[in-house]
Amino acid sequence: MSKTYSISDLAAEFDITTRTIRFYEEKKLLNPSREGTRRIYSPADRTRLRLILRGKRLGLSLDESAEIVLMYGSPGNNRKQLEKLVSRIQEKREELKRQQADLEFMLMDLKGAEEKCLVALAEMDTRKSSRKTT
Amino acid sequence: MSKTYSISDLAAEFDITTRTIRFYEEKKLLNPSREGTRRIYSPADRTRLRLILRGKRLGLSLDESAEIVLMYGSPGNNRKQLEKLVSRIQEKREELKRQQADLEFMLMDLKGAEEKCLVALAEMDTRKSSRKTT
DNA sequence: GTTTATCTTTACGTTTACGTAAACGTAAGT
DNA sequence: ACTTACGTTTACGTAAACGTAAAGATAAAC
Repeated sequence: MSKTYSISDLAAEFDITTRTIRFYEEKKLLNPSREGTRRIYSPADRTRLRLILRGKRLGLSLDESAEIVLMYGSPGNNRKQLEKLVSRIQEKREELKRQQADLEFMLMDLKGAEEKCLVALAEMDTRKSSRKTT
Repeated sequence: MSKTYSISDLAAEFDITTRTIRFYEEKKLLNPSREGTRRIYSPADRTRLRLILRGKRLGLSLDESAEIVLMYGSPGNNRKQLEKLVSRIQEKREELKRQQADLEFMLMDLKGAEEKCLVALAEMDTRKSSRKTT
């Protein structure tokens, strides 16, 4: 008896619309079971959705996210396919590492910008408090 | 006499089309000088473009990139504005740090997936070479 | 038994970030 | 003078990722 979720459960949990979830299904990113016509989401479906949204936050397209989520799955048994999968995974990892470097640079730049502002603010305070003594 | 660049110089350097560069100008992300009707890009313009593209690689929208690039600039002198800028910078930094965490998780997951594949491949080799002895 | 809440499908609309083509200007090479 | 290369503006087209109604089914609550 594992837990299940309605579409609005997941929409609420992840702060997205049901339209978005249905759209992901239309794009084959999700494939929930049905109870009659209604969508029933398993914990596995929920995890998939979480991973997709994580990909989105990183700026991946839905197709890219889909590909990566598929990579997490069972590797299959065909040797050729396995080798191909490994190299695709490695490519993705390289790409993400480059992104990681970009991110660190941007964080450094922003930190620098913040400090510049703080210095400017501190200077304003200094002048203000030393107005009589200067 | 600092160096200047034509639009196709920059397009070639950053592997984008001239259309893209003009589009960024239309969206006020760039503002090159003109020689007659032709666009002349300074090293500063080039740097801006580089930063915009870095933002793009991180999944930021052009507007977000534009905002961040503006943050790198001169802080201005109005106290209220300075304080507001600092808090905007801090917000962006927090967001990017969350993104950094997402990135690390995804990298871990992909590493795990890769190892799973490699194990599966190693097992295939093992069985193959022990076929006679088993 | 009908309101209320939640779900469904279908389908057209919207924003972002460009692509693509037309029609034209300018400057250099032959 | 003519082609070639590079630039310009204007404008319609497009793919991705949903938003936003419309119109209806179903099931629980009163």
